[in-house]
Amino acid sequence: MKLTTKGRYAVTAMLDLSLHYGEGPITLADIAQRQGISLSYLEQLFSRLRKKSLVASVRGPGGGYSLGKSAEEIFVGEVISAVDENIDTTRCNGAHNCQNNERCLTHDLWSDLSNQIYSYLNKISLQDLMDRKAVREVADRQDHADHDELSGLDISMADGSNDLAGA
Amino acid sequence: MKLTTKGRYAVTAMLDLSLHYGEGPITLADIAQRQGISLSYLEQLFSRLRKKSLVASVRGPGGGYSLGKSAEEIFVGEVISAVDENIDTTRCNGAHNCQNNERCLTHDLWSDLSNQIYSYLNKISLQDLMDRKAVREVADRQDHADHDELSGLDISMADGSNDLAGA
DNA sequence: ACATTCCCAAGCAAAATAGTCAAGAATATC
DNA sequence: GATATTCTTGACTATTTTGCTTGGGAATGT
Ligand code: FES
Ligand code: FES
Repeated sequence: MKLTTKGRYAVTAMLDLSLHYGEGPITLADIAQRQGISLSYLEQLFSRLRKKSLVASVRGPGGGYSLGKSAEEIFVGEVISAVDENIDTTRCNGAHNCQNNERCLTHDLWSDLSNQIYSYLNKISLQDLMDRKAVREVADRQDHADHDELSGLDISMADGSNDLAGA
Repeated sequence: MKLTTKGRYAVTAMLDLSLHYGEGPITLADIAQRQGISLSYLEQLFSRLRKKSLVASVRGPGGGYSLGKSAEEIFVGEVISAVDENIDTTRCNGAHNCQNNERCLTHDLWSDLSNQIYSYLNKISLQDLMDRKAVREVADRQDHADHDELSGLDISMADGSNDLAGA
């Protein structure tokens, strides 16, 4: 499989979008700040999400993104597929030709595994995630961390992504 | 997750070992040839498999590898873990600290997914795989392809891994 | 002795990943 | 209509990971 930050960020951002639904269009800058994701990177991801109609966009001041359909209708698997190409774990990508143009010994195993993962992720909607208590708790923390987010923890990170004071 | 050729090769090689059980120790050169895997690369993988006691080795002429326990007792998940570190799909590797030392919005989702994958792969033993008809078919093909393996297909690959004539 | 096999560590080219940077187009507000 | 805001796009890049190779060695059977 291929589950990288690209896919994780996409789901996280989509969930953030769901959680702030009803507040009008949400800017990528907001999401970037709340979720700690690079703005430019998010732009790339949302470009793909928009192509699959998972989000809708409004340009100009007051603009931003909103969900392309309701949170009940968007499934985690869709989001990952939209940005990450495939969730397939086979080496041949389903073509069963990875050893001298023929099927290798373990093709079916990976194929079955892929189906397993795929069906699992496609049962979980953004709404399902929002309904989880742990998710709401994290979302609350993020919403109330407007300013002094860094106070009280050992600041051992050296990246400049914490430009929160300026917001 | 991290499912790369490393993990796939390891499972493939272990399955090859199972299938040729009873023929005495199997050399890595044999496995490399049958499964189309680089010998040196296999050595690295088997070094790790041996550390986890999944295989046992005999040195010298006539030596080779055999299974460390019976095929019913070795599960796919074990093999992958042995060579691939972790099957975990969380970004934080279980530490739930991937956003400013705190849990991110989607930690539980990836954590649940990891458990799902893990339990699936740990239900499947090498014996289970051997019992599959498709696996036996591929194994038969591989066993009878001693020499002229390349005849009859469009030779569009440019790697030199097909040194079968010399064996 | 010597060929065979496992064992081990280091090094490395190519690919993938996780971004940055720069320019531009639409739109709301003044 | 100037300006600020926000999305939109494409190219470029540093870093990491992957999938090996190379080169030595150590056991062990004949
Ligand atoms: S994974 Fe499909 S043929 Fe090997
Ligand atoms: S994946 Fe564990 S905290 Fe984000």
